[in-house]
Amino acid sequence: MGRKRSTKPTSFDIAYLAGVSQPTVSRALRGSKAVSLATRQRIEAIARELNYSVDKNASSLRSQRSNTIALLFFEDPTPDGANINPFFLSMLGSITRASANRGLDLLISFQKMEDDWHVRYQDSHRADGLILLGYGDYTVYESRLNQLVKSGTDFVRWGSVRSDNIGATVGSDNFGAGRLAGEHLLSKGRKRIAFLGQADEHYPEFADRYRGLCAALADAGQAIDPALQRNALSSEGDGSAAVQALISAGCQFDAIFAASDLIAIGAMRALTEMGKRVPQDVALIGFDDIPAASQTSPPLTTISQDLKSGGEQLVESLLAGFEDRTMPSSMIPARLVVRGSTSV
Amino acid sequence: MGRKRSTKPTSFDIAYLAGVSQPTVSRALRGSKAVSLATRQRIEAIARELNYSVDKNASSLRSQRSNTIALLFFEDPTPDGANINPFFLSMLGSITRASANRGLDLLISFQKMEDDWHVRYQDSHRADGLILLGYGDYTVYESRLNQLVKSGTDFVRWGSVRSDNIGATVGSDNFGAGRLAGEHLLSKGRKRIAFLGQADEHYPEFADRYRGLCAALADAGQAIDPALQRNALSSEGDGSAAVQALISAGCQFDAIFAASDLIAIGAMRALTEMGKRVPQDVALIGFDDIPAASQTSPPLTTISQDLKSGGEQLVESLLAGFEDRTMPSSMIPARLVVRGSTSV
DNA sequence: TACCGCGCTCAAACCGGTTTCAGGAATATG
DNA sequence: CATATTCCTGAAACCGGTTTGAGCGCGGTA
Repeated sequence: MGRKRSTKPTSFDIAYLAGVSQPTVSRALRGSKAVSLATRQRIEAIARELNYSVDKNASSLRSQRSNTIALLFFEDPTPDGANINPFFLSMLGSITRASANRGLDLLISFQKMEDDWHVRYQDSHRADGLILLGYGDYTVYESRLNQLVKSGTDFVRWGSVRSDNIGATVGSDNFGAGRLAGEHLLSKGRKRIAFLGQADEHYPEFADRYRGLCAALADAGQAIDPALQRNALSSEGDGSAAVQALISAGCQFDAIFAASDLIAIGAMRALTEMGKRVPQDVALIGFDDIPAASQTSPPLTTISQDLKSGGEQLVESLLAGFEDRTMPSSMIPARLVVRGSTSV
Repeated sequence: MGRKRSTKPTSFDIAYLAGVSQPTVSRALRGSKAVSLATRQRIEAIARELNYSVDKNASSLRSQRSNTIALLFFEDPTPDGANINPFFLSMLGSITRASANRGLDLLISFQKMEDDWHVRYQDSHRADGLILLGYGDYTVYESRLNQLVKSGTDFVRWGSVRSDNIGATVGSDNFGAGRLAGEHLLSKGRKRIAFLGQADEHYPEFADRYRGLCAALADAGQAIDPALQRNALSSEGDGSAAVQALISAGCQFDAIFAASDLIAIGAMRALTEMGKRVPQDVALIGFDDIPAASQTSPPLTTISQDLKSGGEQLVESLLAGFEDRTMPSSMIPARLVVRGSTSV
């Protein structure tokens, strides 16, 4: 019975059949213009006939390009779970498509902080470049990012776009989005707006959103009450805990801007449990527009990030790096999605 | 200025520094027992010093093993979107972890039916094996699956586990799960249970679920009314359309078993719009336990698939293939998650 | 006719590891 | 002490492409 290793045809086989040398086959199949049309077509026909396909390893080894990018997720230390932040997953879909359109393969991997990811992919020539994806605290990785730069590794990350970032960054206009959220709540007549999410610089995206909110308040001549900012990282548990803390501290508030939908959903649950009506007593707005956001009751008003362009920009930026152009950073506008949780 | 190609150290560099031959370095770093402990430790130290990492391409080329698996998604032709079926995404998370635990890299790719995916990965030695993931209709791919078998490609798919499947399959016990759903509804005193989902053999998983439901009804001596089975593929739109069709056809029913949560969510929306109360008038049960399922109101009773073991089994099966053992298929039990949509 | 340039092809070197095979040293066996 | 084993290491071949440098045939120019 056919042993499973039926030797696959090589470019030498094709060369023999076509009566040319092997390098000519290689050139022809890559569409090099150094091969005459007639020769190329003959070679292509034979290759198709034999079901030939180029050996990726040999090709990458010699050319030193793998046409592959590695997507590294940095997670919040989720318990055990098969549960990934749905926002990242949408991003994944968009990146997948963008790289497929560019003929790039995509390696994906979840990282723990301790890993030697900065070595694993580029140094070993698994991938030509890296996309880094994760909420927040890149300062932890700063030394490794610097190492990447030093070793000449192309990488982009998703996050808060700042001029002093190490390497290229693509991200939403979090500040603008925060302002958008603030203005929307103000337009609904809300005055005391709580913010649920880390506001310190370890979570730059959240901090940007908060600063945007503050800017909107300031523009409207409203006071900013620091007591209304409460930490929450990303889970629903964080969201409801923050709301409970606010209420039991006796804070007065008529609106909440949550830094993520998961936080918002947790907050909504806590509000309901504590007898507050949404949106009558407290208007609520989230961030990310995950699928679950339209399923809450009332449906959640939120900010939608343009992940499609996000993914495309990330890949574009890497491609620029591959071609030795400078890798662009870019900031992508976000959009307000109004639903029931802010308007009756 | 440091040109970005600062030549990376090779195993020859290490060999020179350690005063041994290059193959010895290669063996030492792979932990071959043919190298003495002392020599190995010396080599490892130098390698660490130089930040050396083996070139994946060279290694894969010679050894003919990439230690990489490719995960291929076959999507329902979703419109344009960055939106991926959340169920697949959970599966992705689980597969990612399982392969990382086994030291395997993971390539991912979304496929359209027309693509030559059956050639792209294995033939080119990008990956040692394939995981195929997608609802349903593998019959379309039958010829390609046969080609995979013929070419000796290792692959597993997620889906309906049947003895006559081409290649190994891992999947939930859909029949058992359907019966579970049926029994649960019957225990709540429901008699006329509608099924929303394709029940034909082009969607074997859905068909299994339906047959499970029918078995539960039969066991309880209940009649099966074929008019209560309505097609729905996977989107919310399908779900609400199916409910509208049922109602406008004048069908009487007091429960719905939807073949996926997305369908169930659509159904719930339609029911509410048409003035039916869930669960008082119609009990509703879904399938998959996607995150949104706990956010509906009332929260959705559903069947939870054990994706964690699912991912592990898929990877295990591939590994068996790599080692020339026969690749096991396996059927994984599913679990009923009772929430508000079936009990008051 | 002599010389140059251009288009196409080939032989040889190369990418950086892994695998095979052979041999020397050290230890075991008779 | 001679021979068989075992342990460790190195030289050379190898994986299957890509890249370099040279050569040949041919039309154009002087």
